[in-house]
Amino acid sequence: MALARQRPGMTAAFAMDALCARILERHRDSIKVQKPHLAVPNLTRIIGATLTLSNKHGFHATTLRQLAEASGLSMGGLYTYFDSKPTLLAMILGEVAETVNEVLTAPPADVRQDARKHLHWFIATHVRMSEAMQPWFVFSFMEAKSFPPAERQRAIDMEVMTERIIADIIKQGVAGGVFSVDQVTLTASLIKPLLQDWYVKRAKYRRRGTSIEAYINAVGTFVDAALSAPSRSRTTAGSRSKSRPMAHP
Amino acid sequence: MALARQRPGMTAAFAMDALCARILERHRDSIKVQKPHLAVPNLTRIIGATLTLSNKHGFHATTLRQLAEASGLSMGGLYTYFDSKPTLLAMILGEVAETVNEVLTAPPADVRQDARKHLHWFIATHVRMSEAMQPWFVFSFMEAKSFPPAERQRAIDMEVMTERIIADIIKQGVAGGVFSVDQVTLTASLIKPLLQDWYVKRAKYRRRGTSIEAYINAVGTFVDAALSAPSRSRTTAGSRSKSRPMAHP
DNA sequence: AAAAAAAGAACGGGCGCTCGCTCAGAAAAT
DNA sequence: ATTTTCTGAGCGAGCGCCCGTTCTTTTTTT
Repeated sequence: MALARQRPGMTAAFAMDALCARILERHRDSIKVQKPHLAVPNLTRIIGATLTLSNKHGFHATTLRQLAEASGLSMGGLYTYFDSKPTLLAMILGEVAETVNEVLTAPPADVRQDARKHLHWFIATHVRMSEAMQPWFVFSFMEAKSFPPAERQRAIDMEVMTERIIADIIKQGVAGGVFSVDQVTLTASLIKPLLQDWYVKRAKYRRRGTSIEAYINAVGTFVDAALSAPSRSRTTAGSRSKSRPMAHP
Repeated sequence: MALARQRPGMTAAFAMDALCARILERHRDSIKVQKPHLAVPNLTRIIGATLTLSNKHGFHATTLRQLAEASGLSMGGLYTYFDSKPTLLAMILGEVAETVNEVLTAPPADVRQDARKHLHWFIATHVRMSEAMQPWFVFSFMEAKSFPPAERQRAIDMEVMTERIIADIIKQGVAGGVFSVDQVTLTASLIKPLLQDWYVKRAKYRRRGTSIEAYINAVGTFVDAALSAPSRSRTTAGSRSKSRPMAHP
């Protein structure tokens, strides 16, 4: 709520109601309730309960009875909002995929020219979006393996897309002489988990009092240093990799 | 199999049989089968099937009937090896925790003195261990949220432990003037996900043909660069973080 | 009054788990 | 050496429960 006031444009767009209104739109045919003034609040409570319960016990382990209780609807009532449990899953995943796609592929004009600025924008935007939509991101990440094939493929495509964006920015920076990287794709795939850690291990960072600004800053510094480095200092790689077998003591 | 020949000391210790023999030892009281020559192969098939099925559909979604079929035992036979489904979970988690603990806290003597070498050893060892025990690591990571409280706490402790080891190495390097880092704990927590990515997204790296040596090398280079950097070049942090709200186009 | 929305009992099926049982092979008795 | 007894390992139908889903009925809205 406090955050909503600080960053109205961003947080309003990622608010539960807004996201659920979009879901309602996209699933107008399978949702039986027509009036938005009834459907939006109910759908919001249903999705909210789904995210909360699933992120605690897993989607599969979350039962429709728990969902009914937590959302304040009956079993039958639930089924006026989706026609099966997998559909409920698809609603959530689809909304995340669409939102991520819209946000990350639209960098502001002034940022596009400068690779370093673009990368920092990407880092900050990803972390902030995942903060505002944390339960959605955790849900998508953790439930990915149990998706039906179509959703599964979409999840993979999303991962590939974000990585390609990062790789393209790095390439641009290398071309412009700002960055010095020899394995662009591999480097890009190492940056991704730094962004994901913020929402996957959100509880840890909260416990430690790490602010989102501090995190964005740390990732930015870390990545900057790694990309700009001379990177010619480690020729001992081969010998290191052979140096020692691991064994139980 | 090919790998087993290349690194016998390491891979033998992480082989299914060896790990399951240790489980048998640790759960001698709750496992009803006494003869190891019967128990070890059976337990190995049970655990193997559990890892395979759970990593595909989730532990909760894996039924004992599937497990019986996949392991070649009957429903009743299964229950001579564990007294409940949660116990089966605990067996696997306990073994991972114990092994990780033993391996990572025992760096070779020649590595302890040199922070950079120690860090590289840690990276290589972690990645290689998670490669040899990939299904175990994936299981522990993905099922963590549905652990019973005791196991849950152990998982958190494990995460904290690895991070503290990394942080200690960094501190040592900073003290020795090898590294230059101002937020040691936060930096350490950024290195952890780089190690985890290898097993969490193993399929992606396999698809791309990224070798384990290439990955270890890339992480080593990346981390080295980030830790050794002058790190005083980014004073625009504050302005960047305020620069732009995100919104749907 | 008609239509839309919500309720909740009911259903078939699959879940984790149990328990009476079989039977090979070791131990004891002959 | 042969027979008998015993025991631990494994089997699988069956139990009670709760799952996702449906359907008739009631309530609310228009």
